[in-house]
Amino acid sequence: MGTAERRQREKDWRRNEIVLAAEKIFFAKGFENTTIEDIASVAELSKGTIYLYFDSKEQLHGAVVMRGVEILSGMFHEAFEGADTGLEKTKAIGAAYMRFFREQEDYFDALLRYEFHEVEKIGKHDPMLILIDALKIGIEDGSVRQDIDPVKMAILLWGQTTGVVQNNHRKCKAITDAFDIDCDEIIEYYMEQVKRMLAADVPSGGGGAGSEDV
Amino acid sequence: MGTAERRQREKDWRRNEIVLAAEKIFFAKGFENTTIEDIASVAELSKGTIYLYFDSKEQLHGAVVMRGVEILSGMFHEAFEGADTGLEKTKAIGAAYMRFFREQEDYFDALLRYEFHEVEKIGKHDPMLILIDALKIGIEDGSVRQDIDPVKMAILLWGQTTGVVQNNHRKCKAITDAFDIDCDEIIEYYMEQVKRMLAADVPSGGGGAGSEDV
Amino acid sequence: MGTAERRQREKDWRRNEIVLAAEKIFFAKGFENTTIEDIASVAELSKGTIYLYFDSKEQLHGAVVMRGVEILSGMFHEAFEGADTGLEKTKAIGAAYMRFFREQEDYFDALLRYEFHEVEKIGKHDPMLILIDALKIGIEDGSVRQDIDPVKMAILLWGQTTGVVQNNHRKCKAITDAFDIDCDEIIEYYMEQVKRMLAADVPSGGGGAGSEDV
Amino acid sequence: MGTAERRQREKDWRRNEIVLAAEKIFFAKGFENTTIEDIASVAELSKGTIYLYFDSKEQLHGAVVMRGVEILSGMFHEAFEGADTGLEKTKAIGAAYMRFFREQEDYFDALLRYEFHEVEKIGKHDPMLILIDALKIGIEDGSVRQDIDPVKMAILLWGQTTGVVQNNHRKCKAITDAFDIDCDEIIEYYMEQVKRMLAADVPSGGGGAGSEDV
DNA sequence: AATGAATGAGATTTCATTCAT
DNA sequence: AATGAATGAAATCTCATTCAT
Repeated sequence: MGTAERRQREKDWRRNEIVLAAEKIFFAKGFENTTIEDIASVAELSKGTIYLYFDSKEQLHGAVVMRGVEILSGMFHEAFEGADTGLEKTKAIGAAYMRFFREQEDYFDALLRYEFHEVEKIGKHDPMLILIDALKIGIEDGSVRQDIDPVKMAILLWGQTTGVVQNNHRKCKAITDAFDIDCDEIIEYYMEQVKRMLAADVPSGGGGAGSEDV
Repeated sequence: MGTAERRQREKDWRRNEIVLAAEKIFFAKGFENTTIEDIASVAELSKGTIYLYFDSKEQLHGAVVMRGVEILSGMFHEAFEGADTGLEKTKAIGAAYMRFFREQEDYFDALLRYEFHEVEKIGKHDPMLILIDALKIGIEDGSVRQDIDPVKMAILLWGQTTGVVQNNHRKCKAITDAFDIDCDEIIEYYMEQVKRMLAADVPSGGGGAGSEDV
Repeated sequence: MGTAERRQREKDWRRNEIVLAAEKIFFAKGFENTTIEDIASVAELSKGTIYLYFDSKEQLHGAVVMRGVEILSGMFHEAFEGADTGLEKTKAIGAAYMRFFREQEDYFDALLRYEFHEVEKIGKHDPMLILIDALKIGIEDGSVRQDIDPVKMAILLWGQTTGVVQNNHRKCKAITDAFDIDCDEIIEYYMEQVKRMLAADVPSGGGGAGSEDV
Repeated sequence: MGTAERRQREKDWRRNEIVLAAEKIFFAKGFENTTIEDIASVAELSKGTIYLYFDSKEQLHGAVVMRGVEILSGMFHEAFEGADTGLEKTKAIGAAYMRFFREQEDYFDALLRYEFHEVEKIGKHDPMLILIDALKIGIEDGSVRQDIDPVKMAILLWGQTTGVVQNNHRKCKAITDAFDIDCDEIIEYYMEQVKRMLAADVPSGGGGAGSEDV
């Protein structure tokens, strides 16, 4: 029985090795330009073995994405735990996302590529879930506006933040050229707007940009 | 001369035929599953001829997207013209986008696919431009909050709205299953939030869903 | 010692199990379409284990063929023993072959497949040997023509009979369709010709079909 | 229209080139050891192009066999035309087969390999047909025994001759080793037997080996 | 311009066979 | 001995793209 377990561990390990190899090349050359042969060679395995662990290149990509999701999820949980009020938690999660987007650009791109596919079920790591928690806490502790619907808002937040980041990512240069605006400013501006949207105590007509922590 | 013109007209017409054929199949089977052969056969041309008019499958897709962009752009202008205040214009544009997403789902998908690629330059039909105009007008006529930066906000609006819609699109079923929320409610909720974000006169703690026109 | 013997017995038994499994599937799906995996699974063993007992798929096939050869050989010996004169023995062997072909079609096919390969040495069960014996006896007892060379004739008989049967097998339907002849008639006709070729006393121009025992 | 014809001619020509290349390698290395890549490289085409003309390696093999069949068929017709009586024609066809087997060993092997498959329909080049003609003529002109059934006999002759030749081919060395008989003697002996079986005037007990033309 | 054959590159599949445990 | 993962070699398939006519 120990044997079976060891076998399984080895299998898991090898599977992981393959994902690491795939990741390396996907990130270096892009999904389209990567061949299974490339991956096999980096993993020091035969092409056949790759197909022993994965059904298709697409599935391999999915595994890489999963790693990104785990990293992101970890960052979200850390952010969640490290902040006090619900609003702080929410903002921290947003900030974590921005950091992920900046520091893990490859994973972010992989994730975006994946985001095309239809989704069957909300996975238990879905970022929307942690956002819901944060918002609920915020409503309870009074840091977040009382009138928001935490579930709907979480769904919105995830969608719109991804949209802003993606848009920013793809058009950064074009935006800078056309409007002479630094891309980071956009993100900063976005964070402010989100805060205004969520915070319990923001006076309706008030406050310019950057007046507070972002 | 007349000959040359006729030639050109014929060429344009044929090019358009090809785009229409491509569109038909892209929409029916998706970009990946469409072959140039498919398109050629629907266009009643040979594979080679397609390449006389387009450099690549990707470019053909781009032409289809362009048609979608034109439709969208038309809807945006109509929305813009048909509303009075800047805020109304902005909201009308948002509503038009939602309508486009619902009524032209195929174009919307094509557009999303396209949006994936990096962008070199802000095209003169870029939706962000019309949003900037609407916001500027809104600031001037007082319907929109004075403290917003119209350019940054337009950029944000475009990005986040696309994100919300895309997220909604991909996960609609999953969201309904997990949270028992109708997908349209999310869109409605989003529109409210946007209004709150932009309107000059929304009382800070007030207003439930659907209290006004969306 | 007893242990070693038991071991050997177990080994033989398992080897046989494998052959039986292989046979089952070869017969059901044909050699080419059978995988070692198939065989292993029917034998309730792992792929690797098969290779402990056999060097190759081809060798496994050989073992199946060997079973067929043993059956055929048994039938031949029975036929040989059960007939009186050399001519009768020869004819009985022929009849046994026809019966084998009809009743053991799978083995027959396997055998044919095997017969394709070059042969190094005349095995001690080679059907030609028993035919030589029968012919020699026939020459001695006067039932077979005196002028035939028993060895050459035995070689011919084996070759041509196999050829006739194989041809009949492969083209039976086609022949029936093209010439409206029942395949069994061909075999019958063949037996007559052989008899004429071998029998000591057949008048040169005489005898139609079916005039005697076949 | 001339264009279409030329196209077709070119296609045929290329198809033929591929068959020639395949033939070259099949004959040199055997079917199993030949890769499509090999063939493509000899034909100076890409692997993909091979599949444009042939569905599978097996089909390519069939095309090579077809060439062999045509050669054989040609030899048969020549033999048929070159002999006077029906018996001579039949014998000449047999002799042609032997020559084919000796001089076109590669084709002969290819043909044998092919002979495994079931046959749907008697093709118009099937050797049995010409044998039927020869026998019929022989019966009419009195050179062949009156009591034979030309169709059945032709079927037999084809089957048994192929069997003899194949057996001789595969076991030649083994036979020589075991019985000290030259393989050609077997063939010669076979021809005599066939002659005796068919000829109208052979005295029942007469004639040793090699007494006449074979 | 139009055609459609050819290319070439890579994904996928399939297995017999080998090998480490 | 037994296992089953790994290998490696090919077959097959699929297409976007190119090219000769």
